[in-house]
Amino acid sequence: MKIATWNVNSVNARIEHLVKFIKKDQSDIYLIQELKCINESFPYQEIEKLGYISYVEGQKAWNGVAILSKKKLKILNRKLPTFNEDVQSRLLETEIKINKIKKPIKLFCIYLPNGNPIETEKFDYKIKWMNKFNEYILNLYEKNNPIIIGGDFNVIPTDEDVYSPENFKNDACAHPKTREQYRILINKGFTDAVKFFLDGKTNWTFWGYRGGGWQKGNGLRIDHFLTTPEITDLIKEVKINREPRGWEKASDHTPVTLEIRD
DNA sequence: ATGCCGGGTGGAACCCGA
Repeated sequence: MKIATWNVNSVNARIEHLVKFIKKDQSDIYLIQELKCINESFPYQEIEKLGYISYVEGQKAWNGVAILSKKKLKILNRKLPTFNEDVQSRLLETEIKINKIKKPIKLFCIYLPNGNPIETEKFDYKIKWMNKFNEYILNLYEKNNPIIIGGDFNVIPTDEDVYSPENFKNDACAHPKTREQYRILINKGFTDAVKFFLDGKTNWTFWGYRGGGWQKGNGLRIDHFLTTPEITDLIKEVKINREPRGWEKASDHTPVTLEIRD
């Protein structure tokens, strides 16, 4: 069972890249963020041609998430049940079955708020979102559900996860309050799969457009997979697929894949 | 080189992202 996460920065601007990557990569499930389109404008046909069903939670102009799957899924939530009044499209929850685990695995696709600049309502919204997310996830965790969370977390977990900690000292993604919220799940027993399964200190998943981030190798590690212990024990491979970031008119994020023994 | 790019929107001296 292979699952991929990718912030495509507009699914319609990036549809050719998405198709090209899926054709080669052939994950069972794709968690896609930053669609930047309403449900009606999603490129369903192109995805269907590849043999995938699209589950879409879009929004005009910004945000938006989707899950693409070879097999039929049931979407359990399109908003955080603990934060129903949220008007932004940032979450999809489904569940999948594998032979090695009896209980269905709760699978989340998330696009966590960016939160910049700090000391504004945008940052407050980010922390609130993380707080409500943790509340919901920990409730599922305490009921012994296996869980996989994939997506663009907009969290730089530690100073090792950014090319220049100094430049990001006042960034919402590296703020102590953001890291504190992220650590709540880690401390409860979730594994940061990329961190744990990949060696080295430059496992970037994002390179900004500004200032030639990609060309200079100035990246961030902000796209993550968090897994509960029974899932972590089944992880076969975690991979950052850098190639798509080098394609012409690329997304600023590149796909990350998680393969588990099923 | 976070006023620097590159999406969307609407027709911007705009918005957003990270």
